[in-house]
Amino acid sequence: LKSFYHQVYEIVACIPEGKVATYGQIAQYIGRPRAARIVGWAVKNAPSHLHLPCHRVVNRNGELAPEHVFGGVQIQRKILEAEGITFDEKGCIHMDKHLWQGMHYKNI
DNA sequence: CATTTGACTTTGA
DNA sequence: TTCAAAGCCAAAT
Repeated sequence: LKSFYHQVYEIVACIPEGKVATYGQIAQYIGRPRAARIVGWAVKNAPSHLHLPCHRVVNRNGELAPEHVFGGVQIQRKILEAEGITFDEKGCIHMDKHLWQGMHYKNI
């Protein structure tokens, strides 16, 4: 059985362009619905050579990562907007439109 | 082995 | 509606 870490990587790698996933959602897919924090931790420590789309992982409110990540929220936001993701007036992602709901990766 | 650390989530006031 | 506090748990130290 692969480590929790590795499973997070597998799933993040499956998030399609123009969609986002939440930490809790990923944790659920792995089978640890209360492990949202660990998902954040895993993504934070993701080896760069995996080239994961970690900018597509946000919290459940559709808020972006803290300032110190991605060189600031403005940077992350530009990346996401370039993929077709839209934001509301508060700077949160329109989760109802962009939340990734098609999870069909197979057996990690 | 015990403790700390979070890019989180839920709950209750 | 907003906010603080309390759970959460795999890795790292």
